[in-house]
Amino acid sequence: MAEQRNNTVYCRNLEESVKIPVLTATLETLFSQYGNILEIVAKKNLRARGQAFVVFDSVDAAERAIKEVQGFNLFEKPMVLQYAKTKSDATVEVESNEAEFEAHKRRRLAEKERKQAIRAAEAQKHLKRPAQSGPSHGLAADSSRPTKKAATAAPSAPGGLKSTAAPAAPQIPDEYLPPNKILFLQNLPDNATSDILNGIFGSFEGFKEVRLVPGRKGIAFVEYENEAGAISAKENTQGMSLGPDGSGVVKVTYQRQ
DNA sequence: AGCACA
Repeated sequence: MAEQRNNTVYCRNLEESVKIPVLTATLETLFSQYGNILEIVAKKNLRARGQAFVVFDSVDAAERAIKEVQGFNLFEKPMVLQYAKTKSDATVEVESNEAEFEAHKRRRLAEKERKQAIRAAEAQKHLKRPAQSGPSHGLAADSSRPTKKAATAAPSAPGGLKSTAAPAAPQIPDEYLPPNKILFLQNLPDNATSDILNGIFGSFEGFKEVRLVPGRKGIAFVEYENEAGAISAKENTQGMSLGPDGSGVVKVTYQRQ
């Protein structure tokens, strides 16, 4: 798939030892020849070092910059330039209204949390000794927090026994499943009848249906025509209490696919 | 290698 054009140039293979203010200042002088720069973002943490985002006020400027500066030796290292894969906040801020800007940031933060959850699940997978038995049921108690637990990694089995189990796919906690058009409701109180649920979830854009699960108390699925409907329904019903006294706080997540 | 914006 061809790379998506973007106002922002993603720079990598930058010399990691140069201080951030020096780096951004240098990038600024270098790139300002190709257009107006709204912002340059560079950080020094482990995951982000050696990279920078140069936000131009137009995609044409970004394109020129990529063409011209590609491979340029900066601090003895050839820069590698691409379009950034998502829009910068600064771009959305100037190109949209306040509401869209806020929505953009909310989506971005949600996506960021989601990625962190995936990384956490990924890290678990690598630390985890083969589980004693049975498939994981995905009840990660608190995987949002870095685990401080001392690694009590059992030494590998002395008999040279190898686990034949295929490594389980990393289980992302419910909360961080990617958006899709079907919501998964949990912890529904007994009084949450199909009528009640239809009443609540039916008021959102693109509502299709509520599906209770025969023989399973407390859960249901709600389907929408499209993702946007499901997203707004989720955002507006999250943590809603359906019980009498403010009990029965419903958990609303996207369906695991 | 690594795609951020408290």
